[in-house]
Amino acid sequence: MRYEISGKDIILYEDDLVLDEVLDTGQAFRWDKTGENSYFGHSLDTPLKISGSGGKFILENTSEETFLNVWYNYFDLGTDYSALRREYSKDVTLREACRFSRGIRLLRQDPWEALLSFVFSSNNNITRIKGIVARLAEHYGHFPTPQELSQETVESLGLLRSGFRAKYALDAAQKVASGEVNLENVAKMPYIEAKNELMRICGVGPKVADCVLLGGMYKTEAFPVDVWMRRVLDEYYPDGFPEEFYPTRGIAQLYLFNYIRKFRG
DNA sequence: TTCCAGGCGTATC
DNA sequence: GATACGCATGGA
Repeated sequence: MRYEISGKDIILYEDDLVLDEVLDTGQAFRWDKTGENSYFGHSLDTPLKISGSGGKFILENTSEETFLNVWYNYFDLGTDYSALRREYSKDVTLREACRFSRGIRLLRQDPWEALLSFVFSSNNNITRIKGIVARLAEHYGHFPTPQELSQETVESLGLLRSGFRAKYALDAAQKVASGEVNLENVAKMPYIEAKNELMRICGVGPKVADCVLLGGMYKTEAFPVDVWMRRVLDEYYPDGFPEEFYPTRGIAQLYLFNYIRKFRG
């Protein structure tokens, strides 16, 4: 990874990045594709237009300070994904998955943003999740804080058209706003403990908790298993997922998830 | 019309 | 602890 400043833009050079594989595969739900290899979206309330391919990207109208404070972390630019893929390639299935999508990265999102987004993901599809989150941010004019959201009711959240998940979003907001679930503390807890803590929220089960831990708290041992990953595990890992990858199995899961979905879906 | 979508809570055994 | 079922909404 290296970058340079070009007027109001940042030019980013990173070989292990493909925007479609990172921003449009259900890791984060706040990005809209605005053209070929071009996206507009937010991390909380920081907007970004990013475009590029082939290892060269333009982050438009972004200061170096914002790049280093927000986007460097968000795109996990401090991690060597080539090294990770070499490690994963010791496994036959993972080698294929890594070869299939070389531009995968873990998006390191804000914990609250990830929690709320994945609460809405339950028994839902990516298009609708994005719609719900977009209406939420549109309604407030920014991404709501837990305090703001906790003032709502199931009825007032009807405008989101989020169905039965509205009460889950409210419970998440109330527990976080009241401090009953402290996301900063949860992020510091060991994986298992943190997962149990998140599952105290109504609407947060094992899968959503793992997504929040992985995407929102960078617990790379969190391993979300949905219907797609269930198929991968049953078919390719009948004896269990290799223990040697445990510390970063969540990132391995990103490659496998993307592989099975594009291949089968 | 019916089925399904990056699940979860509840009831029941 | 395992398994069955309902759940809001909307696209295919």
